[in-house]
Amino acid sequence: MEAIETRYRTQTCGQLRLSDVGKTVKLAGWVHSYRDHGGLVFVDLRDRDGITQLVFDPDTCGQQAHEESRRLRSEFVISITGKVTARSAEALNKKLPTGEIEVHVQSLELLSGAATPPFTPDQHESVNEERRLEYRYIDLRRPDMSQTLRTRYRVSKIMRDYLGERGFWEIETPFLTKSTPEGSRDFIVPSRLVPGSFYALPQSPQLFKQILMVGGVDKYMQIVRCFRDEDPRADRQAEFTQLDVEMSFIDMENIISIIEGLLRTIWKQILGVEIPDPIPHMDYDVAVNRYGTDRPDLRFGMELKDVTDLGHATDFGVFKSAPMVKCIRVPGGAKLTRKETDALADWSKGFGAKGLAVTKVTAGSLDTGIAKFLASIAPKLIERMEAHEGDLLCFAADQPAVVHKVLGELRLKMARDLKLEPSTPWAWVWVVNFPLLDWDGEEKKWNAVHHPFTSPRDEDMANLSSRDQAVLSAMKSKAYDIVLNGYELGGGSIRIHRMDVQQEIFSILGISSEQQKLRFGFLLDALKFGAPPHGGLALGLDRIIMLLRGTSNIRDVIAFPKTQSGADLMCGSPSELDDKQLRETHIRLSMPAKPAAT
RNA sequence: GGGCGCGUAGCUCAAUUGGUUAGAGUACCGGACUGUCGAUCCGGUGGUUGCGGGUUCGAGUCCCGUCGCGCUCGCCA
Repeated sequence: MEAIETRYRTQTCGQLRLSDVGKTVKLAGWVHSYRDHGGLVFVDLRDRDGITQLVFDPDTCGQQAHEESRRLRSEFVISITGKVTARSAEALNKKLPTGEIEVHVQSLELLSGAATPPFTPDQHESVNEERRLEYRYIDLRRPDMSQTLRTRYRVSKIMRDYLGERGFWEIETPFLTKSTPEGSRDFIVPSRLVPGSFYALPQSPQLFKQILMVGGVDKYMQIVRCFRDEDPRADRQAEFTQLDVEMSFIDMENIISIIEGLLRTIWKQILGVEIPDPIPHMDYDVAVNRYGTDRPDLRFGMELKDVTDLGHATDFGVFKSAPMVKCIRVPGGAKLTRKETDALADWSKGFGAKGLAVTKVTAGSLDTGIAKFLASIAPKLIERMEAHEGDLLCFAADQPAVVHKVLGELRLKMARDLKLEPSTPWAWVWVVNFPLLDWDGEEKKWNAVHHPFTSPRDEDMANLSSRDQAVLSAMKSKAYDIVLNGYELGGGSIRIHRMDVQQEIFSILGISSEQQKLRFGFLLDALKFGAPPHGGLALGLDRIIMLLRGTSNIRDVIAFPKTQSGADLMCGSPSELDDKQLRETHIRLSMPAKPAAT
């Protein structure tokens, strides 16, 4: 960082080198640490650019400044004038980029004192995240956090530059918008001017960007906040940021190639890493069947293999009666103890499984666990699983959804627990050919797998009038997800641009024509007045930064994140409103009465 | 809403598994020190063991409740 010269500084704390020796400079920043030797005081001065050692020597700074320097404490904010001096050979600090020089202070100005901080930004020991969130302004001074903010800025700049050069316009869409009960729960905002009415914060700008296409914008992008009122996870926050993209007169491969180019540029510029060209595609069905999920982590093998036929041939009741039996081979898993494999079975119940059967592979045979039930099929099983001595075979037998969930999660757990070596640091894949629709057996209705505006494949268009469960289940959409190391970085689709098709989809989803008009009338109207074929995608900016920075905690890549209960521990949100605000927005609370304070 | 884990000095952790006055490092305060760089040396302050209740002769430790934080299932078109 080049400093902009001000009354407080001429350079930054990360800038000075041997070539600057002899210059008189001004530096400003925080007291990172101080070492008081009585007659001589050293201060490490820090700004976001680095750390520079200051020397307070009464001979150069005078008695008064020297006395003042002895009263400096952690995180005081100061500005100094001084002379850049080469350090002697014994005094070099190889840990600092500025370690070949130091600044001999001539004058000191205290800009702000600081109370004793609850923790310091020195990163010597990890601090409770609750404290970090409460005192975020101190946490953000840590070089790690500073570096993350910088990476985040650089990535968003690359996104704007890359897409801007290709004719995309960044256009803002409303935050105060209309609630649509589909999808995730909305955050709602009361209207003061229209009593009893509410806005919703956008789950994504989906409909606005489609309408921009109808509006002839042709190429749109926006780095935009989205809001979903659902419980957070390690990689999920109620409020998050997307790179939202939409283009007209395209098909799937056009948007895929644009986004690949963007990701390639980001990984190259931020990490110096090359991304495969092209990124391989995988059918949704293949992903689910082989990896148990639509966002497979391809850094590890342990593919799910169907052994339903072998399972049915055993005398093992659980296997004989199960609709599906699948197996994964965990290399080296035989070293797990009985206690550990029992724990796996318990763990699997968290995903709806009744249990998890395991057996260890010995030289040409099976031992322990359910080995005795498998004796008759052992050779075929070992052959199909390509199993070797020392492997662990893990079986799930249940409905397909449960089998896939359990074994899909087990793969990842085994990779973590056994610290398996990834086959590549970055495993990219486009997941394509998603089903269009998903039958909800509980509610007896169809749901859109991606969203209701996703176009069916051309070859499925003819079947839209069908209401046959098998026909509708078999329909595929023009949706695509980009997956990296098991994280869904983003997804999108080619949209429906014909009103009749959109109405047909709504009808399959069980939305009456009255409801269609009420909730999506503006979209149907827009499609009526000449909509170009269009499609796009949204990338999760937070997750991209997580992967670039090597963290699995989304809060680490957001300047002011929220806790799992949706609280901002620094500013204290959410908070109650006073009566006046409630009256103005026509809101009466119906909270259960609080127990009287005693 | 459910499951699991955590909560002890400002911070990071300990406390022989229910037993004396809850310790250590660091930070902080005072003192010494002109080449340190996670400075060093000497001395000192600092605790409602998250909160409330219970069991017990005795609770940081066990039980119940509650609050907060984390991971997770459900949820996330």
